[in-house]
Amino acid sequence: MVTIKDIAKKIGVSYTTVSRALNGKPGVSQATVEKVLKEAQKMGYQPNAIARGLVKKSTNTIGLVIGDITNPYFPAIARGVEDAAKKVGYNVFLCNTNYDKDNEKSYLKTLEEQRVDGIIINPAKDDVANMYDVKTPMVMINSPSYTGNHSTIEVDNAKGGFLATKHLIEAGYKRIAFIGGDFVSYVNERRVEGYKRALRQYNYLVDEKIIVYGSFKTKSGYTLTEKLLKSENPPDAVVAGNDLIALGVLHCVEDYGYHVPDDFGVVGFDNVDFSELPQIQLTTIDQPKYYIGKLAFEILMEEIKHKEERFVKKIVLEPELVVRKTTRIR
Amino acid sequence: MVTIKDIAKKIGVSYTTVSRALNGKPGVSQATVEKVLKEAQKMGYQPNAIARGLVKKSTNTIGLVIGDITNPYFPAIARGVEDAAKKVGYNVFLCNTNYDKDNEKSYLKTLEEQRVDGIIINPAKDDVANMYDVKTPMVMINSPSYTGNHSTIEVDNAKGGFLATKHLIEAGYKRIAFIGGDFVSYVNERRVEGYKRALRQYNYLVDEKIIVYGSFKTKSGYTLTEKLLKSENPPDAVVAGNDLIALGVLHCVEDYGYHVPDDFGVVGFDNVDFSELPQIQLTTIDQPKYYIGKLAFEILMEEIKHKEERFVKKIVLEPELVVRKTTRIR
DNA sequence: ATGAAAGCGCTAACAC
DNA sequence: GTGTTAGCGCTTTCAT
Repeated sequence: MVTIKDIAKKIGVSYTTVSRALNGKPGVSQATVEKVLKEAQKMGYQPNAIARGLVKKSTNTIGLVIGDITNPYFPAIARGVEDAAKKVGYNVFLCNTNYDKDNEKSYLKTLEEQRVDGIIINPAKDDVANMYDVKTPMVMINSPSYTGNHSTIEVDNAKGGFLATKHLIEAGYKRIAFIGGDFVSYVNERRVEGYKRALRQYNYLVDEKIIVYGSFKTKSGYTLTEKLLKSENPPDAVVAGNDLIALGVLHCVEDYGYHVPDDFGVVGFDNVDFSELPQIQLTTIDQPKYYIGKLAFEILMEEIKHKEERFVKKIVLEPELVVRKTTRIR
Repeated sequence: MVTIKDIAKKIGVSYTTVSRALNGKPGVSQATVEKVLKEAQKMGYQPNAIARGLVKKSTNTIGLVIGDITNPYFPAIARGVEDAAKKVGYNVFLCNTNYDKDNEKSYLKTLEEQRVDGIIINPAKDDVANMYDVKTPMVMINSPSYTGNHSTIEVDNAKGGFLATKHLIEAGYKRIAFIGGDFVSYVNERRVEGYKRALRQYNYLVDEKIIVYGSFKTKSGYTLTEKLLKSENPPDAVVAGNDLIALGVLHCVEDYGYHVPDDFGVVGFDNVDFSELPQIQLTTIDQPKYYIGKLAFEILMEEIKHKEERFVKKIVLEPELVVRKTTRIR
């Protein structure tokens, strides 16, 4: 690998000069700059970001830690942060925890060892332990900062849950279940909260027997639905913890001979790409995924730049009900 | 940030000793090791991978360059790579090119600047220019190595195209179109090749008018189908370039009042997660995505370890037809 | 068993 | 406009 020293030697200047020329710093004659650039090109010089990082104490790199790359929700966010990052010459390390706390911890450690300038994280669960000793600037998505040290971005999940439930109620469904993801998940809690609020507001019974949790995956949605359907007093509608779960619900419900939306209603959460497919047409709660990613990056940049006198922000975005074909309208 | 010097000072040994203790190298008394470890823990020491990378000339990091993180095909591969990497303490940088050559080039450059130990790439298009000057060990997915310098992994795309087409023919469809992704894509070419071979073998007419290209996205699938449907002699079946495209085809075909699979057949390619959804049930060509990722990483590791006397491999995996509900059986 | 010193490739004072 | 030097945090000889 060719270094600036090689170039310097070749054209007979000090390697400082080469460094300056390469970085467009003042104090080098136009002639030398040109010579350096030409020679660098010719020798196939590749700057060493590692060495630069060592002295600059900054790597122009951030980490993005997400729960499940297989859930289109996260790629959508990732696109937002990537695009924003690219614009200012930043690179992003994408880390997939598979909602596992140990994975998360190990990724966080690695990221700090790699000296990323900042981290955007969608915490795996709401156990806060992993976050305590992170010294790198970090902004959190879909999670409160229990330590109060980090800015957060989230959609108003309670409102989303409320909107979803209200919609189902107004459509005339009578017994509305909630099928969530991980039990210890903040977004889940908030969504249930909104769900319950809606039920109460419309004088529906809040029945803990039809509020169930599993994981944020399609399979879990299927299994839990099956259990509910086989129970004594099965629901005729479901508010799902996310769109993946909703998919599982739909599948199961159809397997059991129900007809959606006529005798069973389903609403999801996230409004992921596939939800608008004509074959699916899932009624769901939309959140501005790309924008969340973009915003997260911008806030992170703020914090990186003003590490000392930074302001911790809590940003709450508006969710929006998108009515499609898995709920009847009347 | 605390460094090994800090902890050396604290317990009164040289920092060399600390380094040795931390890395479990021989030549340090058990007592000192324990003292060091304890102090490191207490002071919250985080090794600096950047500094280490500088001297070791290796970063325990690889780059994974893919076309579209939004296509579940790639996350599936990414999972395979990640899991394999994690097992040996490697990290992976995920880069999303959006099938853009400039993005790809810039990511490749960044990756080399960051001195990743290796790269796994699914080239954006088959313009080979970007690959020429990559000096880092690299293995390619779904693309031949035109320079002959890199190992490659691919599914037998021609066979896949053949299988898909043969299946459609045997199901009795009469006029089978091919709706591909990017025109200049290797996998496309191979898939078309298999498609044509099947047609010929069964004495079907190969009609270039119903062989069309766009991009590997759902929307493109829709648009192209629409055009075909409106043409003079519309097809009654489609071999799609991938599952995303197939989705677009299905959508369009239904919009135009066709009934799948009775009067229109569709087969996709990749067997992405959503294809098995009950609402979709896409007949498609499966490829072992997770395994491809795993294998790619393992081969890359081989090459990293034996940089000098490495063997360029070309690995071709078997595709498999998965018959579901978008093609009739008879 | 431990330490001193060199050096990885680069940037940033500080001189001239 | 250019060069000298120190130093980023670490690993690795080479001494002792």
